[in-house]
Amino acid sequence: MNRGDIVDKPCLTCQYNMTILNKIKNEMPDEETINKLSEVFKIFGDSTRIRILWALFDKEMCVYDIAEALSMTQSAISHQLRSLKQARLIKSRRDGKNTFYSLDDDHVKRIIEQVLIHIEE
Amino acid sequence: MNRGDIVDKPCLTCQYNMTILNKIKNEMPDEETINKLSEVFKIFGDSTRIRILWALFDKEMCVYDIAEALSMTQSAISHQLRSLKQARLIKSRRDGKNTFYSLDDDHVKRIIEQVLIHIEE
DNA sequence: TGAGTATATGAACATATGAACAGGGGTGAT
DNA sequence: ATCACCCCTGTTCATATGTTCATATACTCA
Repeated sequence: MNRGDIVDKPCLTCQYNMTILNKIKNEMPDEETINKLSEVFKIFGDSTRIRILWALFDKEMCVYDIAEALSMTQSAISHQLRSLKQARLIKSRRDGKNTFYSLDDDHVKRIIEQVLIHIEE
Repeated sequence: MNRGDIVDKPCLTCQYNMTILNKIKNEMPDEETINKLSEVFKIFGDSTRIRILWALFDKEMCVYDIAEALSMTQSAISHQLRSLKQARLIKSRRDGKNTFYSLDDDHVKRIIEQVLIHIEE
């Protein structure tokens, strides 16, 4: 890369050149990973789901009780639990009539806490 | 709480009672905090914005170059930058004709990395 | 001041999302 | 076997969100 190589500099006044831009392109995670990332964040991006996850911070709960704790219908909760489970943020365990849900792992709690710290600054 | 106190147990087969459910309700962050949390996650929940943030992991960049690095139009990038800035995930600095964007703080990088770890398991 | 460059904004459109309702399946108790 | 209960699925509808195109604003330099 030579100095003054204008052709390779898309932005005439910025300090970066095509080589650096290509480096960014190449080091970026592949499309699938990026999509997975954004999908997970999307699932977090709903106040009902955040509240459900929060309710599960300490212990597993059944659908009915989550609905009760959040003052919402069982149907609405069930839908959200499905999303959360598909995104593998929670796991479920059947016990007779009831299905108990709990956080999939500690990351989930940590991620929410990180963002909480961020917004509190 | 006495044994067999059915009235206080919304879900007849679960182990929780009204007292515990109310505890969850009361210890839950207030509505405003929950909303802020979900709003921030929503902003993360888009593949273009993730890619923009990723591009900014190491250094600030101007709009034009981000657009170039991501092979997208300047307009699309500008819109997303606005969202990201409103959510305070990035900050901007004007220098002559150019506006340079960079991550607002280290949390942003850490949050994305946490989720990346989660999905890679 | 006027031309050229960099970024921001607005409107229109397509798509995604959440809530509520209706109905069904599975489980346990009688 | 039937019933009550818990949960899930599919649908509809209203709303929110992302993208694109056209245009506006801001800045620099000649």
